[in-house]
Amino acid sequence: MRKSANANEELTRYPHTGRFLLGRLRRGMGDREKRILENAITETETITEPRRIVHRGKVYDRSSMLIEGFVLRTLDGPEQRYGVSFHVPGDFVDLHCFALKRLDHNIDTIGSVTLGYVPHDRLAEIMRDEPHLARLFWFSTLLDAAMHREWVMKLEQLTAPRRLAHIFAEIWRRLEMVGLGDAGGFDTPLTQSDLAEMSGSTTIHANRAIKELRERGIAEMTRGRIDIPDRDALEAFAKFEPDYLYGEGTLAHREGPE
Amino acid sequence: MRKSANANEELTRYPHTGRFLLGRLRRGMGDREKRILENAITETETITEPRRIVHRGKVYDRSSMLIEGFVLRTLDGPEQRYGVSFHVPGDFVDLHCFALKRLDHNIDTIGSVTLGYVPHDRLAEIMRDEPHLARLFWFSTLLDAAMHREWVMKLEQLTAPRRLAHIFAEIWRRLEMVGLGDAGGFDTPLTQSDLAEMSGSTTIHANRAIKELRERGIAEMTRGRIDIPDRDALEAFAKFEPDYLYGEGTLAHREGPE
DNA sequence: CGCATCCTTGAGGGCCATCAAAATGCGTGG
DNA sequence: CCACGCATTTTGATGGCCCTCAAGGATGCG
Repeated sequence: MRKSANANEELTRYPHTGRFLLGRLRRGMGDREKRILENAITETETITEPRRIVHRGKVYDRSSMLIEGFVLRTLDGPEQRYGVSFHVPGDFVDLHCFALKRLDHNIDTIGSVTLGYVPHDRLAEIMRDEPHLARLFWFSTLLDAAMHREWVMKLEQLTAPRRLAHIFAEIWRRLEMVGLGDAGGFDTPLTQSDLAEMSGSTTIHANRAIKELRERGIAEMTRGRIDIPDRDALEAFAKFEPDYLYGEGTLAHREGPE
Repeated sequence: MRKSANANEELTRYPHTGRFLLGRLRRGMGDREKRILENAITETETITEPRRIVHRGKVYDRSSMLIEGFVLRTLDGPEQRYGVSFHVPGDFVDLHCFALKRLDHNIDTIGSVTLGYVPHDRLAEIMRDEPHLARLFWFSTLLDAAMHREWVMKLEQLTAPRRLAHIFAEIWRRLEMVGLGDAGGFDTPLTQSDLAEMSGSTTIHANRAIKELRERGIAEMTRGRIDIPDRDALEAFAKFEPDYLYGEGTLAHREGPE
């Protein structure tokens, strides 16, 4: 439980931003940088009902750090909403709206969520005065792109049950990286309908896929919780290989070439 | 033909980097910045055979500007290669390997390609001394993420023929943004097998999908060329809405809020 | 003219969308 | 406490999209 201890310590010192890049490049952040980031949050808000917090095409003067809960990135089709990715606590979910000005997508909350807001003028100061922190911000947005790429491949490669298994495996790992998630699974407010949107399927088919996962003993979904009896079975079924998360894998930053 | 004239002028002055962000934020670049970028390219190379120029997990000390031709971002599955996105001239294809150190994916050439190499120590200087250029670099990697998101949605939303139509529509628009592509379509070395990899399909099914596009009069694919008789028909069929490319659309940078 | 690559077509079967309907669980208000 | 509404989950039947196996045709190059 080394990681959880680490997470607790970070959260005690930096209650709003202690999970940012935790399990990844946070180890390279100095105390001064951590304080600067923590102090950049001027306001927090807790949202208990599902709500769209960022609208495609709108201009905002702040970005949001996800402190607690889950949010989805979505794109609206003519008839329905499509999920393109999701976020867990510690993610700087719309950091890129600082550089992009208008986002191409929406950000929707799921369940109860706590956000920390960072005004863009604060971000501009950090970009100007803190080159290393600026680099970490860039890195954090590149992580999103890497996760998008992996998901593109999985959409091309996997059937619906395996896609869902992949989503479960990724959420679980990402929660663990930031000190959440437990040995047997994780808590989440995701509904089957949400999972259908996230996996590019329909509610009905997602339900059958979940049934298959249950029957295979890979994952059990009950209200507000995913139970996973056998991590290896889940990850093998999903063909999940976590390197792309840039945690402790072959892609992680470390010394030396090759 | 305002754009082409613009492209020609930029290419005369900046033969290697004149297409970078052309049709997007290049208009915000000063001559000094354009020169700095042009001079950052210390070497060019032309590759005529399909080849993997960036390998997942390897460390490089330079990044590549695509000057001529097409490249694919790919991920290797156990049995086959999966395409996750593609690039056209003017794209700084592996700029992010500067910040990510090791890339999560490969970059493979298609047909004949000319690349310009920028050493990472040059990039480091630019990041340090040229904040506006640094911001544009960040923006350029965020564009990739936006294109990934759109493609995730399209994979979830569209059938194979429409996916192919979307790929055609996007390539065409992106070529036009950088002064390539003509009124009736575009030249490309893409094979049906490449398109299958890019669309998450099989060669056989891609072939049938192309047949359908031909029969519908939406696109004609002959060796090395895509002909498109009716742009509106193509884009409607593909549900293509180019805003996500951050060219001249509702998401583009412009003055004023909302 | 032989070979490799690319393109094309047919048949069979599995995955998944859709339409239709019903069961379950939860919170609210009577 | 029960009735009710609502969201969520579940099941069945039908049909379309797309994968796979198999084979053949076209094109270009040495």
